[in-house]
Amino acid sequence: MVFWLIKTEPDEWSWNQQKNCGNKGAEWNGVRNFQASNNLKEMKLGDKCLFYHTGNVKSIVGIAEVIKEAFLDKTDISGKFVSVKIKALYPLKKQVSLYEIKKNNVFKDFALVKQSRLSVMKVSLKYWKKICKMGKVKI
DNA sequence: GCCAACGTTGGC
DNA sequence: GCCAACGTTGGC
Repeated sequence: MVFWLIKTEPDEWSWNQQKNCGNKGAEWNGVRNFQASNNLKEMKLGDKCLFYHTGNVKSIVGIAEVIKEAFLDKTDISGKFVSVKIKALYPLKKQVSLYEIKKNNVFKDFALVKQSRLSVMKVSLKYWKKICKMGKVKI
């Protein structure tokens, strides 16, 4: 099992919208960056994702699960990029903000900090555990 | 194949 | 609203 972090602008697609889709989930489309798209291609059924809100929120708000592996993104006319399907599992009891992550030196090599423009990234087990602890949820 | 110019993202 | 960082495009 691999852990991921996926970013979204809450005005465009929010945790609440994702949650409202329930177990049937929703397509994670619109990624137009090769590195991010390659990460989508690596996702396997059952992989877990940290759900991160950019914009005014800038916090990890919930945990989601991959329910369909990569397929061509219908919204991409060039046919170069892929989507996956994600369902919301549960919210963090306590949201983990970018500020808190940056404040903690443990996260100095976290892609969220080092590569702020990357929208889909791998999360090491060490960082995953730490964030779950900060978010007061069980793994 | 290099690189300048330009566009986009996202944090501040 | 600004700008740094980075990705993409297109001319050569």
